[in-house]
Amino acid sequence: MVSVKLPDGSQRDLPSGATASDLATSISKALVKNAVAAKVNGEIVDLFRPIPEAAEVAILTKKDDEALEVLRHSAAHLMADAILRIFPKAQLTIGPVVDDGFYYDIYLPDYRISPEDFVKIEEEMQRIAKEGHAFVRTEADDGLADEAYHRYKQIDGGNNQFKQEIVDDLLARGATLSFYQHGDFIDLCRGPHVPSTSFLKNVKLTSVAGSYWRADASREQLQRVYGTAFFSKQDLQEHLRLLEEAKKRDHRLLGEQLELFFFSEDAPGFPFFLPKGTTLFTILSDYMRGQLRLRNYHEVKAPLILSENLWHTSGHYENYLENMFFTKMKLRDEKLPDEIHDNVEEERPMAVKPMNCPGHCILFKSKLHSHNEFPLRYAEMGLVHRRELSGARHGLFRVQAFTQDDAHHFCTPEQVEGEIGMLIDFFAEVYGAFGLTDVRIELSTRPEKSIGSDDMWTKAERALTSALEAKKVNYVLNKGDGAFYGPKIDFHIRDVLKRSWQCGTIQLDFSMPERFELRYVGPDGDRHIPVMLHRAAFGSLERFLGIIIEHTAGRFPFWLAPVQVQVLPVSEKYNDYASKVTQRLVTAGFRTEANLRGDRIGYKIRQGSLHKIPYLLVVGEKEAGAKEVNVRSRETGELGAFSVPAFLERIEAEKLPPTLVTEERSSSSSLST
RNA sequence: GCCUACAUAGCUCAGUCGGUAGAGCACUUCCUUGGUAAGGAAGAGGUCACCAGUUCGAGUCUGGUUGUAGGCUCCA
Repeated sequence: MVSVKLPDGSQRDLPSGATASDLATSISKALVKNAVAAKVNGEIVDLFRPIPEAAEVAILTKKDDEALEVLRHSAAHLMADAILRIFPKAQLTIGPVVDDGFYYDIYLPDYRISPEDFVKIEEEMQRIAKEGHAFVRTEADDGLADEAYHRYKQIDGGNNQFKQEIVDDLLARGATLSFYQHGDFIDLCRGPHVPSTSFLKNVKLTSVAGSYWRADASREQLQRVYGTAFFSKQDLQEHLRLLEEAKKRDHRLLGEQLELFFFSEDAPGFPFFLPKGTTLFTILSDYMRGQLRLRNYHEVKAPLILSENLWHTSGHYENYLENMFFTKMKLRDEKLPDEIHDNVEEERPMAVKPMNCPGHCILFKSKLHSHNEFPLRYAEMGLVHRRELSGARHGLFRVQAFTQDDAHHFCTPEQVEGEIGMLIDFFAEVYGAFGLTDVRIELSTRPEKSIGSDDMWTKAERALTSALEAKKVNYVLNKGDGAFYGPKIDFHIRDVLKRSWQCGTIQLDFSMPERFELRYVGPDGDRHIPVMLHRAAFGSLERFLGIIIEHTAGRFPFWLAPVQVQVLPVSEKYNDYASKVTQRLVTAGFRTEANLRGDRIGYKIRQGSLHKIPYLLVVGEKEAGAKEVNVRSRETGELGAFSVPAFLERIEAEKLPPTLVTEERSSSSSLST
């Protein structure tokens, strides 16, 4: 007999050798139908594996996220099977599950798989799925001599060096080889899998891209075929719909349509901001400046270009060299004026700043500070330049010049925890103002490439941890992912494309104050080294703008919209009245423009709608006579006639970001759930 | 940086077999003076990304460069 404990706490006895499938049968028919895999003592296994004595068992059904991963892993096997049938020369490498699906890396040097091949592969997959083969697990108990291993070796030609490498690694580690077979296909795999290929009817191949064996550019080039799978057709269709929606929301596309920004071949990775994009940018920085004023920050401005020497002091030269822009001169030859000498080193070589901290250190050093001034918070909308690999650039998300809402806190070691607590609330309010609620906090510790003593790192990591614990926020630990000068807390925001972007960051730094020999006078009258805290909420204003564009699909909330109101005269006869109304709204502080062109009203409304302007005001004979405006809202359509003061009152209520309107927001932080 | 693909009017794209370039939108002008998502007409707009090569002839074929996209890597 095996006695199992179920998730609800109840016990159940089963004959020895019983499987999770037997368990499901003993519970209910519905469970049998929906069972996908089982979780035995926290480990996910196949339904048909025997349950050990006294185990805690949970049956995973189609509703569990973990079951979805099992399904997708099985789908990867199915796809590999189909690809081998169509391309017998293909060699399989690895096929893991990723965030929204799975991929399989295929070695097929003589043919390039393209999306046109997807239909064929999908049809083959459908066929295998319909055949309903069971997934059968075999273990090779006697290693390479095992029969299962030989069957497996033959599956893609018998000469698969990639699989051989994996097998060798596994055997070297003393692991047991396990294989999963469905129909004639067999693959090396830890499992688990769904019971049968009949679960795999809702699959879709999504893309194909290049990759390398073991992610090593000097190794073989592989073809990575991506796909996704769901239990139900509806889920698959919803996922595909979201992908389409995400494409439509692409900030690069919307940036062009809404006339916000663009890129030019002459400045790769450096955005050009059009007037409307600049307005948005200014609103972001004004909003942040308001927040900084409330929290006793002092705004400063440090130079863009500083001596190379300074970057040696800060440690950036050693650790960040590849990402920095350096200045070089061009000089005319003294004797031959047509001859120009390139890349002439200056006597004091200069570098463009990739970070603001050294500048702030120099600002700090401009006078002697007392502990009574602490915590001293220097803020800067700092424009930094960083070289990026050409293939890494991506719209506003990855640029080579960007503006950080940067700040540095100088404080005593005792003040660190309080500062971090303040920042956690601060950042929660900022993200909340933009309706960004999917925020993940990560604590990153000492990386391999780092400066500073062991003692310093231990102290710094402890300070961050205790601040997080004190605030009672959930966080993920990221070992070895800190900045080279100190550990950090990162704030990751998930966008509609389900990509996670690091926005906010809080970095503790005991090292830079030492390198720059920063000092303050303590209560004892002696000089001490301050603690320095680097922090940014948006991170990069450019990237944050990109996130906001995708998050809102370009339908910016009223307080952010570059044009808040557009006044549309029905015909040119009412242009004067439209101009007067516009002027009145502009004077009241609203971003308002009039469309005085000779187009018909329907056309003007279409134009205003396409630009996603929150309010369109139609004015004609009626309105001019009654001193009214006819309001059309982007969200709710036609609202009818308003007197100008009544409309002003309405928009006055929408003028501020949500956090500043509802007081209770700041106390109930969305991060502490 | 690596792999693959792409680059034609301001934008989105067509351009067959190698024979000096086309549409829609946008723009300009004119007509229309209008009531909640496209009124009509005319006009202007091109070093076919750039540099070489093949050819009598290149948007089209070949090579290189740059940029862009997707992915890898990097960064964080």
